[in-house]
Amino acid sequence: MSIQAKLTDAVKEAFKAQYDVRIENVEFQATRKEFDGDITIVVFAFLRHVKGNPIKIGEDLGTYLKENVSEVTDFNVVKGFLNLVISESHYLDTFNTINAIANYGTVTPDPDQKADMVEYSSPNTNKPLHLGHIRNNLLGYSVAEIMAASGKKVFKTQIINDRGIHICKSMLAWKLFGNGETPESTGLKGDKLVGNYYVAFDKAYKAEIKVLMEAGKTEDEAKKQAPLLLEAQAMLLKWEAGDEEVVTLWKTMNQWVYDGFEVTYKELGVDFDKNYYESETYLLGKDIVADGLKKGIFFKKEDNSVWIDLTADGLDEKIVLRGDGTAVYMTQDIGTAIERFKDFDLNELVYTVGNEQDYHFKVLFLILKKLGFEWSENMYHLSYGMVDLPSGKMKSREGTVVDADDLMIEMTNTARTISQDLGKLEGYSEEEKEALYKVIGLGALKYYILKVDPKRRIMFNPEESVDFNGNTGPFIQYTYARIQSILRKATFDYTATITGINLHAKEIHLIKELEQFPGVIQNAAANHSPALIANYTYDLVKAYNSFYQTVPILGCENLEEKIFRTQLSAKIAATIKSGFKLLGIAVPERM
RNA sequence: GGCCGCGUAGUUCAACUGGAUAGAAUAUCAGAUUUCGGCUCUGAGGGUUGGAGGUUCGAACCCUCUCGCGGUCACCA
Repeated sequence: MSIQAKLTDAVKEAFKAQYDVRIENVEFQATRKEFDGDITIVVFAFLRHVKGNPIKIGEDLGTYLKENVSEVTDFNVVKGFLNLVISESHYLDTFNTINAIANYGTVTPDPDQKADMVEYSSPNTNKPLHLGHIRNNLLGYSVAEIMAASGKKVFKTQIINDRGIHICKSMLAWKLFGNGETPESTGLKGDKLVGNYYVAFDKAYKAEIKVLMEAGKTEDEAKKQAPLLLEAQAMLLKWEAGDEEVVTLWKTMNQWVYDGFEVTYKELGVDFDKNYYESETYLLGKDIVADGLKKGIFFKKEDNSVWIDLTADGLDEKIVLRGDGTAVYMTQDIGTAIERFKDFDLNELVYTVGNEQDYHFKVLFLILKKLGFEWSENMYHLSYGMVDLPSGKMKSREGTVVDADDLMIEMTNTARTISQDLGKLEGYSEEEKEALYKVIGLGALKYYILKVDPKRRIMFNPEESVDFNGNTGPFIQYTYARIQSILRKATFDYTATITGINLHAKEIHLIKELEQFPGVIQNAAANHSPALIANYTYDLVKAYNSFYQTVPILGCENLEEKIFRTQLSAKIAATIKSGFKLLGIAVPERM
C-alpha cells in the first residue's frame, strides 16, 4: 500500500472522527523545497466540507496523522498547507520495494481486454516523408508505447493513401518522361523516384496552364482544361474500371514507394501492426450513408449529393457523399471507423493527425454519435501543431521541405562530429561507432520533438540543428552511459538488500522521483502526451547528476552505503532506459 | 468575417489540470571539483504569464472583452 493511499485513509478517518464528515479525495503535492517536509496536503480543499480556519484544521489533521500513521514523524502548517515529514526508513523501504520490480512502472496488459488502436503516419504514395511526418510518426509511435506500458492492449496502424488523382499524376509523368527508370536503374529510393515524377508533373502542368492563359483563358479555366490534368483524370477513371495496364503500373510504382517508406520507418525506429490501404477501403461508408439517409440523419440536395446539417451543434453543413454517388474523405472515414471497431472489438481509437484537421475530426466524431455508435465517445484525435522552419511553412511544391531521410543523416553527422571530439570509444569497431552516432543523433531529434506538448507548433531550425547540452536527448543518454561506466567498474556484489542505513538528502530526493514513475506513465497515457515522459526523465537525470556530484559512489567508505548507492544508480539507469524506450529513443552503454 | 488552437525570462520549453514566492535549459557573469567520465555540479542577474475586467480563500490555467500569430470554413485527403 502506497504512502498516499495510507494517508488518504487516515485523513478520511480523521475527518469522520473529528467532524463527522466524509471526504472523497485528498489533494497531495510534493512539498516545495523551501519548506520542511516531504508530502503536502492541501487543506483548502477541505473547506468545502468543513467550515473553519484552515490553519486550525491543518494542525488538528497533522496531529492525528502523526499519531496514527507510523511513517509521519513530524508536520508543520503554512497557510492552508499541511507539510508532513516522512521517516527516512520509509524511503529506504520504498526503494527496496521498487528495486525488486523488474519492469518497474509498466503494467502488463491483460490479453483479454478490448484493444486500443493508434493510427499514425498515414502517408500519400506520391512523395517522400518529411519533417512533418517525423513529428507525426514519433508522436503516434510513442503514444502507442506509453498506452501499452500503462496496461492497454495496443495496435499500431497506418492507412496508406495509395489511390486517387495524386498518384495518377506521378504515374503519368513517369510514363511520359520516365524512359523506364526504376529504383534499381537510378539507385534512388523508390519514394524519392516517384516523388520526383510528382514534381515533374507539376512543373509540366504549370507550363501548360501558362500557355493556356496566354491564349486568353482565365486561371480557373486553364487549371481545369490543361491536357495533362485531363489525362491524369482519365487515368484515374481507368484505374477505377480496373484497366490492366494502369493497375499494373500503379502496383509497380506503389511498391517502389512502400519499399522506400520501409527504409525510412526502420531508420526512424517505428513500426505498425497492421496496414490499411485506401484502395481497399475507399468504398466503405456508402452503405452507412444510405442507412443514415433513411433514418433522416442525412438529407439529399437537388444534385443528389448527401449532407448532414450540424448547424444546431454550432457547426456547418457537411457533405458526406457526392452527387455522382462517389465517396468523399468523410464517407471513407465513417466507413473505416465502423469497420475497425467491428473487426478489432476496440475500446479506443486514436488518430494522429495534424491540427489542420481538427474540424474534420470534430465532425466525424459527431456524425458517428448521431448515427448511434456509442463508441464514438472513445475516439480521440491526437492533434499536433505544425513544424515550422525559420523561412516559414514547409511547402513541398516550393522545395522548402526538410526530407526525413536527409534530416536523420544530418543529425547522425552532427553526433559523429561531437563524439569524435569527446567520446570514450576506445575499442569500438567502426560499425559500432556508426550505430552509436545514429543512436545519439536520432535521440537528439526525437527528444527535441517529443518534449514539446503536441498541441504547440514547433519551430525547427536546421542551421542550429539541435542542442546536445541541457534539456536534450544526448544529455540524458550521457547520464545513462556514465552510470553504465560506474556499473562496469563495480566489481563487487551489490545485490544484497540494504536496511538500516542513513540516507543522504539527495538519495531521498532520487527515491521520491523514482516513486513517481508509474503515475507519470498513467498520466502520460491518459493525456496522450509523450512530453510528460520526457520531462520526467529529465528531472530524474538532473536529480541524479546532483547526487553524483555530491556523494561518492564507488569511493564510498561504508560498504552498505556503497552497495546501496550502486543499486540506486542501477535503478535510475534502468528507469531512464524505460522512459526513453517509451519515447522510442535508445540509450548507449558508452558515448 | 464565423469557428478552433496558441500567446509564459533575450531564446527554447515547464508548471502535478485552480494551490505556497511561476520553474528548468540556453545565453551572460561568478564559483566548485587532489574523486567514480569537465557533455558534470553550485550560485547570480533576467517575468505586469500579450492587455483590461470578472469569478474565490487562491488564477498562467475558469468567464467576458480586446490585441497578436496560426489553422479552418473544398463535391482534396
